Amino acid sequence: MKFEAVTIKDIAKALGLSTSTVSRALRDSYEISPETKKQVLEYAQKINYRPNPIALSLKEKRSHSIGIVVSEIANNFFSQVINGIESIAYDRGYNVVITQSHESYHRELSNVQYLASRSIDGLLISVSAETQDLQHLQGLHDKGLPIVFFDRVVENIETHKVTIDNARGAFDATHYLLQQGYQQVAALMNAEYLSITRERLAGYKNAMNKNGLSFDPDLVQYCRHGGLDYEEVEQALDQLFSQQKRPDAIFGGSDTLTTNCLRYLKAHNIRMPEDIGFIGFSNIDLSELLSPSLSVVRQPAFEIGKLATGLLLELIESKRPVKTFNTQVLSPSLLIGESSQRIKKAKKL
Amino acid sequence: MKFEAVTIKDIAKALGLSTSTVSRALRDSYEISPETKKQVLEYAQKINYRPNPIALSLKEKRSHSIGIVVSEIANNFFSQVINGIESIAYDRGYNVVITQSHESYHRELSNVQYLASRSIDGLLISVSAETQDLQHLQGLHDKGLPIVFFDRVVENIETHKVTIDNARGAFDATHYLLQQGYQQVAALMNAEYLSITRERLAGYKNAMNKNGLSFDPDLVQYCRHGGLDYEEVEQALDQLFSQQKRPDAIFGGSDTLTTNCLRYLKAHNIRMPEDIGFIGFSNIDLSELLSPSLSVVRQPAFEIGKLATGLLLELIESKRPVKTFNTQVLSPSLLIGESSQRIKKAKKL
DNA sequence: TTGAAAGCGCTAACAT
DNA sequence: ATGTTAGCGCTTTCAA
Repeated sequence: MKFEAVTIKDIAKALGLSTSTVSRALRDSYEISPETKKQVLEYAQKINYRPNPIALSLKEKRSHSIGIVVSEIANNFFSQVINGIESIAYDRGYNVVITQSHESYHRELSNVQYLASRSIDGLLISVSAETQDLQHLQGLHDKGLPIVFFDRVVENIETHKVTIDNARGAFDATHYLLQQGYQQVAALMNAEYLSITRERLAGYKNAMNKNGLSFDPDLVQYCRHGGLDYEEVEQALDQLFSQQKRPDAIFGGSDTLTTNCLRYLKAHNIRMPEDIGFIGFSNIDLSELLSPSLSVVRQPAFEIGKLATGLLLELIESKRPVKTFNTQVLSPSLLIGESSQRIKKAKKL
Repeated sequence: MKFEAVTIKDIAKALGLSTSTVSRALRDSYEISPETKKQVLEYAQKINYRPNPIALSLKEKRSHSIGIVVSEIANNFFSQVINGIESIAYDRGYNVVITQSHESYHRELSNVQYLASRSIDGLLISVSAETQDLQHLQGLHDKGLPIVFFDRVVENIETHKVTIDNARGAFDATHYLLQQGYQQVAALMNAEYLSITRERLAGYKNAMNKNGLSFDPDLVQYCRHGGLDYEEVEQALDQLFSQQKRPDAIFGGSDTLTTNCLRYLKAHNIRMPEDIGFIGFSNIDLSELLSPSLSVVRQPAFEIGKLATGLLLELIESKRPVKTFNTQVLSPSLLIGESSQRIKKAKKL
């Protein structure tokens, strides 16, 4: 960028003042006389002066911007979270820098380092499906960078966290399918060690138990890469459908998994709800427009973003180091469509 | 951000060298002896030194990052474009800063100013639906900031641009509907003065003419806010459906418009393709999963992002001022689903 | 081959 | 009430 911005120096020179006087005048310091202030302010206005945030960041080691790391912005859940984040951040005078990990640990690492080196004041992150090593976050956290986890949280870093009751969302979905009379409810899940996977799986198991069924590991498939690539989901589902105990219903463990699962069912001409019942986590806004309309576990994504940002700004703006952290748990909702409505088959003669 | 990063100074102190020597050693300057270099490099490695990009930006007035402004990341088209952008940018050593205008001129302005002040090396932008005044972009362009427009381009700023053949996309869609026997094809469009609106409208008109129909302004509705809010689309469609010449088909002029239009049709129980034929611009990846499956004009979004980024980096890295600019025009594809298949009504007896 | 010093834009402690 | 100076981390001219 070659273009020269107007600086304090220009103003100082033009007005025959020192840069510090100008600086103080601009920040309305009590030490500056009203006349000087007026003069400076007017001239600054006239030549459209804007402080250089880079210089400010360098000096103050803060930037009034917060960093976001999500796996995919194309994912409705995350784009809604981001809208929630922006809705708070802008009002409070913060800019927002969005990055995507694409479920890659290395990309996450690189993004986090980039953000940190750019003097973001705080970080909002939902870790990637590949992330197990937390050094990069632990290190920053230890050094005092405010971090709030949302959605996919991690256990070992003590800070504010915002999630939903994942176990309940999964329980409700699975329970509903079982109550409908489906017998073999498979679970299509994200990477095994993610918080959301563990919690959702717990809900799934719990529903099985409550319905008198024992947990069957063969009915669970994990997508280590979050099912971002269709092929991964395809493989998982091929596996599920190729075994003896063919599932008659599926619980989709995330937005991406749900979408790719639908694509699979369509491609293989497996009809919902006749051939298979389905309920999945999803924040797509078209679920009622699908055929059949989709039963989904919906997360209050916008709220999650708002809440997480509120907590982050609290950390950022706190005068003294924050010692007590809390984990906010919001509620998902189960929205029933046609995909989970078991159709009683006519009895064979 | 309180945490202290390792600086060149630390290295210098530890090794009993001057900061300038360290700096030179790190950038492998010919002036530095091999031993010193080795020593510095090893120590830097050991303490995990990372140059502070903020300091670099301040000094060099460039940041190795590029700014993006789109209306909505939740829009599939844009998120795909962004993925295309990232695919090139990262490989070439650039970071990417994503911002959303939410179709608001003021938000766009604020984002552009933020990005510019953050020393982005170049800007990729699809202007908001509200944007008519181009001062903010013209000014930066005049000062030498490399800008590449994509999707919604502007006429009066001379630089590289990447679009698709919007007129053809709209023509193909409209023509197809007319050929199917639909008579009253309405057009649901974005803000009137956007490049994409003008071009798509031209294609629409052209198709009308080619099919022996004259253009009827009553069949066109504009959404000044891009149809981002459902209410805006609702109003537009209420208007279309309330008039005498009730449309029997709709051409949806953008992703957002298409999605919200579908929602409207569902809400009003208007069935495709029986009650109304539909083809719209859309990059949603679920179009085949809808009921009925959707006929869409699909844009090569990822390609657009790649191409635009390539051009931008060309501008950024060019030694001398670039004088000749080109406008790349990619091709949309018409993908036919069920929503546009006119069902011949049984003849009345 | 290395070091000292200036400067990028800004703020703030320390004069005056 | 205003100015001088130093410093944030880094590069780079100039000097040694």
